[in-house]
Amino acid sequence: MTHPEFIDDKALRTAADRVFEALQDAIVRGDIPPGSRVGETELAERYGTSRGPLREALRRLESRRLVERTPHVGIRIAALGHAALIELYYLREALEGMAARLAALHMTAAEVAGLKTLLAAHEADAALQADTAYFQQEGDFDFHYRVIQGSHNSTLTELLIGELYHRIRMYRYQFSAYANRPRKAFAEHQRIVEAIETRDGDLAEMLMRRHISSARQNIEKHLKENA
Amino acid sequence: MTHPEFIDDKALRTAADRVFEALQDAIVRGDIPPGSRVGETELAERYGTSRGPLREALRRLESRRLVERTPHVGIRIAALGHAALIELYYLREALEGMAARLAALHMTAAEVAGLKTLLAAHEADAALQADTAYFQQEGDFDFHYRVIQGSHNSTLTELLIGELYHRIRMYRYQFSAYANRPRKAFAEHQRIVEAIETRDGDLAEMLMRRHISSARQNIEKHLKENA
DNA sequence: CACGGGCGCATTGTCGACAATTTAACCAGT
DNA sequence: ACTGGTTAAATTGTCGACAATGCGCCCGTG
Repeated sequence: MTHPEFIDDKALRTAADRVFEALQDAIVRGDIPPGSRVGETELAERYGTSRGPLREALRRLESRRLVERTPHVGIRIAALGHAALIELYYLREALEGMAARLAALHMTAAEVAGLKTLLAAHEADAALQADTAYFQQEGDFDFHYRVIQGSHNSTLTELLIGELYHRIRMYRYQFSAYANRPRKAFAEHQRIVEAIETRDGDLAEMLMRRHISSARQNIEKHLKENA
Repeated sequence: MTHPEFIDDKALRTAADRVFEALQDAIVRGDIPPGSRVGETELAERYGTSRGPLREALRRLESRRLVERTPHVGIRIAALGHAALIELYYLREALEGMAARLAALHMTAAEVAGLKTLLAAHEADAALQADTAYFQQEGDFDFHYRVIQGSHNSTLTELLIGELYHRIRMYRYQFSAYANRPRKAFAEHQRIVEAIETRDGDLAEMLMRRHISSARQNIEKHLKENA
């Protein structure tokens, strides 16, 4: 009896899936420069597979707007322009506002408790780093992920986490330089959790919209300064 | 000099693109029964291509949630469950409400005029059919498409028209039976246009949200009756 | 007769080769 | 020197064949 899952633990999924995840990660982290052209043969060799699975992965990445494709010419890594970034934040305002409202209505007691635990951990960490920049680089995502999933709306969750957040993460990796007002953001997170805890959907939506709106305005300010 | 564009007018796009569009149309229209299993070889032969381009098309359809895929087993046409349909309408409420607000702010005078012309054509047609069911089967889409595009937010437009509306259209083709209160819907359309014309973003959003909310409640009622 | 194990078939996953198209380099002519 | 057309190289698009996995049938056994 052969045990392929012990021989090659990466082979549980298909090659197309592996190269898709690897490529998505490389693009989001900026390992492949945005806007650069890449050849199929080159990518196939780098990820140790053939062009067949690679092209399937590229098609999925194209659907997620992480690569742009022009027939008979080739692919280029997507570059998130400033205008598109702002548009994304407006979308987040609408969608995550809705998610916060639904979370206030549908989150289980256990999920609310987990959210409070997460914030407590952030507080200890944030107090230590005393307003240093990126306490929330991944922690912020954790928070938002949990609120989104707390909406118990799988279509909304799939849309936000599965399709939109990759682009935002890509942006953050590129411009992780400037601080994103961590203490203020943390305080806003706390208020949102309070609203969810008291099952106040209206307030939760309003606070989440303000929270994201503030982040957007902060980004716009920085973009204007660096222009 | 050869003129390939005159010899084969379908060859402008690649085979993968053609089979993607053809398959998407077939799925949306219900030509392929939802939930049914289909083999790759069978599909490849039916659309006159090889399995390579077909698999690329399937990967894109998978991203749009029109087919479900399980590795080493096969693909099945997506079936839009009732819960997912309702979730979609809640999403529309948030996203198209936002679109209506932006349309009121950003639509050009020409676009507003075109919208009014469209409604006038609907009115003539609707008056003729005196509350018959599907005056708005495609006309309704036209109206919503224009408002969405009038938002001048390409990310929002791409999301709604490019990824979400296919599922809604799929549902409508399945359950086109019952009337969707055409006269009431038409009146609501008119009010939305009025709000856009007066550049009242708040009102436009509110009216659009109510409009879609009514449609959702109407669907929920019918689903409950047929249960 | 029910249940478990093993085998064969069908379908999916992967690969390498061939065809079609674009790009750019090159040469000729003005 | 510059513009135009032609050609050749490189890259993408497509195809058919092979390998690997999952599923169902069949047989044997308790």
